[in-house]
Amino acid sequence: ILALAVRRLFPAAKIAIGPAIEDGFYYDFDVETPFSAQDLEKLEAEMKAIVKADLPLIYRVVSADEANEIMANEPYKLELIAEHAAKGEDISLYDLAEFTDLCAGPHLMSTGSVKAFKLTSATGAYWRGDSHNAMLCRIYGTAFPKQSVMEEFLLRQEEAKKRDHNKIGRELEYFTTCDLIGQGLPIMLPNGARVIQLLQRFVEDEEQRRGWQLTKTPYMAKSDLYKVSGHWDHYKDGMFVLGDEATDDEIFALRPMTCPFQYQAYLNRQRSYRDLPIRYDETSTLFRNEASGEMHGLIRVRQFTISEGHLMCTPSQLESEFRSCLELAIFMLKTLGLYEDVSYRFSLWDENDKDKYIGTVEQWDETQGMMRKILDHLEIPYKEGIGEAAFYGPKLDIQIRNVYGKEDTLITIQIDRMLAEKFGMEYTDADGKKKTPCIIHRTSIGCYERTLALLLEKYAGALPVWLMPTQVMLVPISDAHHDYAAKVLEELQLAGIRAEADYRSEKMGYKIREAQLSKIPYMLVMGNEEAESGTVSVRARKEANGGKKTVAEFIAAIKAEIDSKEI
RNA sequence: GCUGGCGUAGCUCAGUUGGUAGAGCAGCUGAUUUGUAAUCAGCAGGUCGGGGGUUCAAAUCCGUCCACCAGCUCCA
Repeated sequence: ILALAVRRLFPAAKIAIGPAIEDGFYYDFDVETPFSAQDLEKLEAEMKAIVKADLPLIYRVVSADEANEIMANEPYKLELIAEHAAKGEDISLYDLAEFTDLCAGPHLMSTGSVKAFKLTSATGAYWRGDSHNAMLCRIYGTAFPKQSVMEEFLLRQEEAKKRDHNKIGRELEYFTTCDLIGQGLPIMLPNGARVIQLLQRFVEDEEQRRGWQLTKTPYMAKSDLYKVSGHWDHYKDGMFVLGDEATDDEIFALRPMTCPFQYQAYLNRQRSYRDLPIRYDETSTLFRNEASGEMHGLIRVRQFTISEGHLMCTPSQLESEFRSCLELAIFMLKTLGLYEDVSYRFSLWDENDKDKYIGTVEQWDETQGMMRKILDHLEIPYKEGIGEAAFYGPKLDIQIRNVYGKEDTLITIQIDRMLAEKFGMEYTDADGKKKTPCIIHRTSIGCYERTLALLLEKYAGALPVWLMPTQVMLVPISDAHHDYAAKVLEELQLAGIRAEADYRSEKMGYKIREAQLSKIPYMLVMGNEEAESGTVSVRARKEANGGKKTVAEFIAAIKAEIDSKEI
């Protein structure tokens, strides 16, 4: 229907592909000038007329020659017909009024059964998703069997966008950006820095408990290191290189990954099978020169800090170690309350695009087979992602969606059978022979910036109490109660609670509003009554009236809540 | 990098066909001393994203760079 409307209003448009997607559909067109918002309105009106006319959709199967003749003026359709013909497939067409589309179907019997639809946006998209190809104009839309259901859906989408971390993260002063510093380099304000510090302490302590040893490796290295690892050949565009290869004797690059650095720790001395597994973790800051159009709030940045780790083990230890890495990741997700929101992706290489990867077909088959066996044995419900592997090996990616529905990797666990060999990593096995260890690359909580972004979106800024930068706001009702508030503040701070009370403004209503807008979990209101009895009137984020408590009672209650990491 | 959008005070936004900027909230000062979402008065705050060009005159027109937003591609 959209394509027919475009054909009628923009006869010069060439028609490409238009599939159904989750929550709607899109259709790509090749046009001189991209569609504007006004164009979408006109198209929508024309579509409504087409629906009202209740036109039949007629299916027919033709030969490739006939199809070529019908689509003679549609270069994109001709390309598709040629592919179908090459595979010996039937060419099926649908006629709708004066328009004929190439489509496998099925379709509705007639346009009258369309009850509710809306064109939502027009953007650019490459023909066949390849950036070497022409840029087409894509129109996105959505459709529902009932108008009311669609409106509900659109409203939900609007509501979700209000939780956008890029909006509330700035409003609530978790982070900001600055033109002079540049793209993808956010400034963590005290609130954001505090949450990341809390997460980092939690992760490092938990990993220590689970047998991981912390390393601290350099932020940069000579190009020589990356030449051995393969980064120089396969990842150079993604790195910040310091120096000029043509004129300088020695050039450096900021690290885009920690693997080759932590491997040097393993190589520090000879290893025996008795030493394995060796689990190195690191809170590592990485630098990746992402293309300018890729940056997005805290989700996609050029400098970020990840809870990274590399685990060296024997082949027989691989499955149980992989499982423990997964268990750690799941523990983190459950603690943060994100576990229900993620999905698993088994990221494989693309054997038709070998330039992107190191290693041989045999090596990839072996490692991917090994990983698939583990995933199936652990009964992980994954979907496969062809071409999503790292250049050195397959990955189990734990995926999450942002408020726009866009999917990103939060956590990844990878098996690497390539780099150990490149760096000459070995251990002496029980039989006295030198062998190459299996390596697991993994993160437990992901990168802190991205995880913070997803937490802000999940909780709309009202983070769990243990993570809130400010946990308690003190609200004295007048100047006369500042001394008491100051005393309570000191008690709370000594107990390790992040409390706030500043007396620049005596307006109680203002302090309350500030606390509510910034999602602070507890407000303690105090006046004469409280000062005389050594109590505070508790107003909690969860319940408007938490009653009166002595200061000691309140401290005990909130500390228990913080320690439990209650969501 | 590509397509489109966008950039005026800390925030949300006005600013008519070019005549060098306004409001509300936030901030500051003073008054008010208040019991659960906005007390009153006053003050201050902007080389209109940056450099350039056209013009007697540019927030406004042109071009370029930068940053921000959505999508594509890429990716943790």
